[in-house]
Amino acid sequence: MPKETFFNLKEEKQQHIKRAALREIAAHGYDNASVTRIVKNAGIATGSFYQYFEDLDDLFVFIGMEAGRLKTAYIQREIKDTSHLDLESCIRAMYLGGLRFGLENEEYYLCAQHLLQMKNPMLLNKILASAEKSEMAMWLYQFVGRAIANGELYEGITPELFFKLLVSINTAIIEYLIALKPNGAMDQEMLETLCELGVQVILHGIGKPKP
Amino acid sequence: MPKETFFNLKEEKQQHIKRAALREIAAHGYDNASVTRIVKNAGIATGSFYQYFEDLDDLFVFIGMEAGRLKTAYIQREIKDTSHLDLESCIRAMYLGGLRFGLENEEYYLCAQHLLQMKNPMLLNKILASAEKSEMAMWLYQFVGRAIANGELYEGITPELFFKLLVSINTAIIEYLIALKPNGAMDQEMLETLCELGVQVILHGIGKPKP
Amino acid sequence: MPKETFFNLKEEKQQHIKRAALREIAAHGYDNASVTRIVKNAGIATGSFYQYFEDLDDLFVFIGMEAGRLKTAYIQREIKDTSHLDLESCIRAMYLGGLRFGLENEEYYLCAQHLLQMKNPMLLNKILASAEKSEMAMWLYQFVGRAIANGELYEGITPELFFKLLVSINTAIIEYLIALKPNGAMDQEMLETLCELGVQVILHGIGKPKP
Amino acid sequence: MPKETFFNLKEEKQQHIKRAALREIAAHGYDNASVTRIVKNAGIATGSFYQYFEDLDDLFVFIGMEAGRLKTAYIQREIKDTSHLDLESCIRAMYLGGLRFGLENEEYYLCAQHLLQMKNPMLLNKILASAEKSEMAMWLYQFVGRAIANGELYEGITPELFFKLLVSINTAIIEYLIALKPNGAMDQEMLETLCELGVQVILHGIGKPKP
DNA sequence: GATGAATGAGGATTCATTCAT
DNA sequence: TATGAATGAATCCTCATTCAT
Repeated sequence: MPKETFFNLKEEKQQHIKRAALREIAAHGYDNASVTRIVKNAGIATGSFYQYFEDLDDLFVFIGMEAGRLKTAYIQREIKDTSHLDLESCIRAMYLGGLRFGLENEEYYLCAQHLLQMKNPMLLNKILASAEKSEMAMWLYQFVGRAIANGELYEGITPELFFKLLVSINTAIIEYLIALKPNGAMDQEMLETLCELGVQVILHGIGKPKP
Repeated sequence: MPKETFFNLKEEKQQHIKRAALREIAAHGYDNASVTRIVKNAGIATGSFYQYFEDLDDLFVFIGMEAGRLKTAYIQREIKDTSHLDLESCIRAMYLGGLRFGLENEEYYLCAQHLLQMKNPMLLNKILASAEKSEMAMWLYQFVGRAIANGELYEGITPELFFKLLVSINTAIIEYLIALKPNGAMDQEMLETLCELGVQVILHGIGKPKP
Repeated sequence: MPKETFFNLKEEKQQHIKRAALREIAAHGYDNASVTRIVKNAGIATGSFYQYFEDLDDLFVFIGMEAGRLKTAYIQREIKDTSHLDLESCIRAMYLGGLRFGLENEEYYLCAQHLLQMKNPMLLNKILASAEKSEMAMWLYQFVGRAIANGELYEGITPELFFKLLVSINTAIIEYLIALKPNGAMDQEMLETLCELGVQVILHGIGKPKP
Repeated sequence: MPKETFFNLKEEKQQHIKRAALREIAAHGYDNASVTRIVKNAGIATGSFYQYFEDLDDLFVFIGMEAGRLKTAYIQREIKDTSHLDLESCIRAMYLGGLRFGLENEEYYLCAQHLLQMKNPMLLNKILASAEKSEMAMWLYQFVGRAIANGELYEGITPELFFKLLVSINTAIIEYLIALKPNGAMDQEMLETLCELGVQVILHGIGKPKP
């Protein structure tokens, strides 16, 4: 986690640095992000970087946390309490939130993607250990666990597999969209259509058809 | 593509170099593969590498091609001519082939995965431009195109989206499996079960239920 | 020498800073002492350091002076006026004082050692130029000069060589002791035994045996 | 130890690099030696340094070995087999050899001194582990052990203490000499006189006077 | 007086690529 | 054809010092 010195900076400067880091990771991935480029783009001295952050990994953890926090917030904007909702509504909420997050925060989204593909297990654990990230995971595991207990999913679908499928289908759809309209805004209608598509894919594939 | 000099080498030496490259890419990804390590593991001189290949990218394209060729071969072992088969059988064949390929050639499989996650668009295009790769894509686009024309898929499912979904679901399931049994062999029964799972997920999600 | 601002500080704070500097030099030597670590351990701001001291060298000179002053005090506790004592008694007093100083002030002692081994001649001169240090040297040169004049030493032994031999033998014995009992306290008896050893080595080696 | 690549270089170039390293360590000590300065003075590229040596420590070990080998050679030029010689002759041989080495190889000598004062225990062990160094130590321990067994030394003098005293007295005398004649050559007569001085100091201090 | 953010040159080390042999 | 030494820009990170608050 960043040092005190970072949080003592003016909000504006913090954002500046965060954006530079974000762009760097989005563009080059965690393994290839360069301190030199970050400081150059942020317009700060190399030494300053290391007065704000312990090292590159420290920055990564921070960005990861922010990404997790943001995405969770987007999802919880759609739905807070899962206890009274059926599986389909929960999934739809996750998709809608996830899509919105991905479309409105392309750079954060890309960072999250890099995270999901990270091969360095030491760093991965560092980043995933951040609280907010786990919070979302916990939220998800909760309602999926209930669905499994209720027999709403096929045999063989575990929470882990569900999570992996969800993430990958989500990724596929978002990347498809971004490729489709690289700069274009997406209207509410299209967003919802695609959300339904995601729900459709994930749900009708793994949910037992009601008799 | 490798220079003539490479193909003039004894088959055995070619294989040796190819395997070293493969292991390197599998372990470190395209972005972090190191010529130094490759030549060391292949037991050749640094200079020789540049007499066989234009540069690192050249090797990557070559490896990508090989991966594509191999995977296609695995799939075509299951099914050659798609023209007389229904959608489900085609997809099942692809899954079975893909899974077999992934399980029997972990290193090639990992290279293919790195490819699918590559962020460097220049390099990505170089690799994907290789002919064999496209061959498989062509094969796939063919039968999906027919399925769409026949109205067997939901509206909105394009061949591109289908391909993306297929790949990502496939990836999710294979990674889930590998995590589950890191070193363990997979028996035929389990393989088929998981193949059915893949078909189930992809098909019953996107295929219109027949009335 | 420290600026006025340093001496205006409360005695307690001065001591705090001095101790932090001492520990740092003892642990890392003059060449590798770090302002950053010193201010951190002293609990003061970086900027404050430069309000107290001109620069790092300034602190070094100050510490060197303190070490010299302290060691001289220890020696003079054993003996003040050399004019009426024979050579052996003078040397014994120096040894006893030196050993006591080394054992009771390990950190100061280590600083002094670093000084004796310093390779940077510019800094060395700065530190040695400090008055107190010279005071002890003067005290020593006085009685050695007399011993030489009295023909109590072998031909060829100059005050400079005497000083060098004394310091190095002293160092050798103290380091031997510290290695022997890293944390253990040394009792009075052992101290005196070792003092005699030092006197023995230096004296019976260089003092002409009386006829 | 240096890589093969280093030993494959022309003898002349090896010497060039060795001398640059030597000068660097002599001037700045092990802790502050700089790869950048070394390669600049040696006239080689930074990358080349790392093709010759694993890292800086690797170079240090190498230099340490060379210094040990050289010094041992100088000493053994005076005397090879200690078994038939008395203590005084052994010590005189060591002094004469040590002095010659120190005077004829000032830079190697300074490196050896830095070694004796090194504070970093990890690196120290690395360097001392080199065979030649231990060879000399073994040689020395052998005849000192015999002298102790024969009761030729005062009670309380252990081989370790003897070694420390020898080294420090030697150092004191050599440094005194070098300071005296910074660039001047030393004639055979003076050399022998000073050798006698060293023997005198070490021997008549710690050797029991014959009754 | 006190603070601590800002600086940037300098530290060691890596690595793809070239080129003389 | 094969070699492997040479290169130097790029990597991350440290640190004494300054200066605005």
